[in-house]
Amino acid sequence: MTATRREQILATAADLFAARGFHGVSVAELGAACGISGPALYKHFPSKHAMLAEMLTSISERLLAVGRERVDAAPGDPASALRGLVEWHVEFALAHRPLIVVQDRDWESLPEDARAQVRRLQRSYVGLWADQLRALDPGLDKAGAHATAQAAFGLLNSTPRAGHGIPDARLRELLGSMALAALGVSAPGS
Amino acid sequence: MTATRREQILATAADLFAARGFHGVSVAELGAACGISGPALYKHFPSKHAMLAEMLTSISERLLAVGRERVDAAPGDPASALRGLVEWHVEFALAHRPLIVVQDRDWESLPEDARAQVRRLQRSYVGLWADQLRALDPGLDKAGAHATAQAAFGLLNSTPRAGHGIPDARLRELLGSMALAALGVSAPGS
DNA sequence: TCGCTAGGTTAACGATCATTAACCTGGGCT
DNA sequence: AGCCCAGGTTAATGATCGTTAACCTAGCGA
Repeated sequence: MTATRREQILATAADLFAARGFHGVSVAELGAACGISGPALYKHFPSKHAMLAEMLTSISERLLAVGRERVDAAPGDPASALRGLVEWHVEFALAHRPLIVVQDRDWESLPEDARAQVRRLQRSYVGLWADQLRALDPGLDKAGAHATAQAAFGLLNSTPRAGHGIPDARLRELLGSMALAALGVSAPGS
Repeated sequence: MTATRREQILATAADLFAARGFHGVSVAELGAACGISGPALYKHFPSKHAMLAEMLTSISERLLAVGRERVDAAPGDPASALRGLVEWHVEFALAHRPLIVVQDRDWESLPEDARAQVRRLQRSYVGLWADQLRALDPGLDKAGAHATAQAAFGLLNSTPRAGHGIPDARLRELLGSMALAALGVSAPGS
């Protein structure tokens, strides 16, 4: 509970946006869900769009930054790097389901500059995966590698909808091994 | 061609909803995109929500109906049935990208009764896949099979975001083989 | 020929929304 | 003590939205 008001607002907004969409949540009810009401939010953010922008750019930055760490920390072979990337992505998706939903549902509601920045970050993140895929299979062209990576994201990001009735540890294992199989990487521990 | 106006509206609405979200498209601009303007839409649909409802229930019905056909038409083994399901799903997703986007983005904007119907249809569709997965691997429990199927949908439904720079035939092949690998089904032609 | 209806039109209505304005207040700094 | 200001409040504003009302008109069946 040491979270600042600002962080509380972002977390609450993520939950509500994920549940009903950016346009489907009014600032009044977002404020109410935070224990304050309506226009008080403007003491912390310049606009409703700014909340969305901060939320999406920060997660895009984090996905990319830690993704790079994982690649660097892996042994030299691309298969190990991809195992690290899958592990990181599924871990993040499980821990931040609402953000995952908002990221690919309310993308278009971003103001133009934030949208450009998020797109750039996401493209870098896809490129991180694509580079490893092409190192693994030198015959793969760039477009194919990007599409392959995005398909893997689609699989891993199904987490929020699939969450019912399975403990997180099992879901992490299931999604991780499915993703690795889809990418043509042999399972870890071999 | 009286029936065509109605279909034109649905197709145009699918494109616009996919691009900017159900709440992000006004009836005025939807009408304008159809060559008529604003309230004329109410001569064809009782409300904006009714358009969304018809659009989503019809695709859910079609996915399920043809999915059942494919399972019945396949040889007895579950691997063949799953190959048929994957082929059908990827074919549909490629042919109707906007509908795929709207289906899992604007789900919550449905009126309550339509939402219940769509949820029922989707659960049946997931069940269709899950049954074959459990026939393939008898050790798999129901929840795991459902999660596996939904992860596969996530992969296959990445189509709309991945479409850039690759011809459809190649994307169909790529997504299909990734999905089969993720599901643990050996590739077709064996 | 006449009237009905399908399918348009524009204007108006009421809600709702994001945002701004104006005001209040309690606690820390000088 | 006195002040300031961060962080609230409620009320008002202007825009936009879905929907309804009222009206128009071409074509077709009796």
